Amino acid sequence: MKSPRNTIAKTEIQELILSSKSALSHAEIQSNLIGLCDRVTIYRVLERLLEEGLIHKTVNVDGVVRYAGCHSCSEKHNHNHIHFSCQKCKSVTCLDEVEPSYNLPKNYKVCEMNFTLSGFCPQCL
Amino acid sequence: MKSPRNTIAKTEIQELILSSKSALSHAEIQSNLIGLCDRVTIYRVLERLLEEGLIHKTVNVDGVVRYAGCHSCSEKHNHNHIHFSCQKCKSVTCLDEVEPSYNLPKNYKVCEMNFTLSGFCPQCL
DNA sequence: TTGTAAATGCAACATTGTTGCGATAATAAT
DNA sequence: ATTATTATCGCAACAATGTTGCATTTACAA
Repeated sequence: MKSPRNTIAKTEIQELILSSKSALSHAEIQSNLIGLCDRVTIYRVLERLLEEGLIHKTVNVDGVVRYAGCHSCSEKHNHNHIHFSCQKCKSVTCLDEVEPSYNLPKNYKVCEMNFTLSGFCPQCL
Repeated sequence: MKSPRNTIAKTEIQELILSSKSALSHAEIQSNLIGLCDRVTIYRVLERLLEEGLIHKTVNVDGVVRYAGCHSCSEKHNHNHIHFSCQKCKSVTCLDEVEPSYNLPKNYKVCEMNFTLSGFCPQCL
């Protein structure tokens, strides 16, 4: 059994993501924490934070992976909410309260969902 | 005004995508059409096919971009359907008939959507 | 204080996607 | 059929993103 450790890199990255209003990409995290640690370490920390359920991951329409804090899932840990990607300000935000509904055909087992809408956010409309 | 041309590369790639039951990534297209054309050409052909509305694009949870033919959008050209990504057989399929519903907060303008569920497909369940 | 293994830095590599430019070839015009 | 136009292609070079191996560092438990 491996026990996770609290390191400076992990703490900083975690705080950055949790305090951010929008989801952050690896590149954005890196440029926000210059000198903190290696590029590779960021990838590894993100992996750990995901495993520990402290953050979640979302993929944009353009293929950019971003990470956001887990706010609305203190008890039940699910991320069945929509993400909105603004084409103008480029921000990706969690619409925590919006859960989509759909009727899947039989015999599909869903483990994970990734739902991103893109367009213009209220600030840019 | 530029007029598109029908080339061997375009025709082959188009046929491959349209005849495929699952969405294909750039890498998959490349390995299916070895010797047909350059890597870069595939990217450019895909770009053109997208512009012409002959195919559509979907991004998987892991960030892999795939392309699928436009089947159910002969008149109205929309792609508001769900994609299913199987974690076992790795196939990504269009669930053309499944359109999700959701209640977006005011002042959001949606231009595009990307909705991918991942889990196990009927064949792998 | 010490032992351990989790975490890091670094180098090297793999994959994916983009750009510029000269050469090729599809199509329209002659 | 021949020619002119220019869309498309191949190639090289580059950029961005992500992964792996390994020696070193360091958090934390004993």
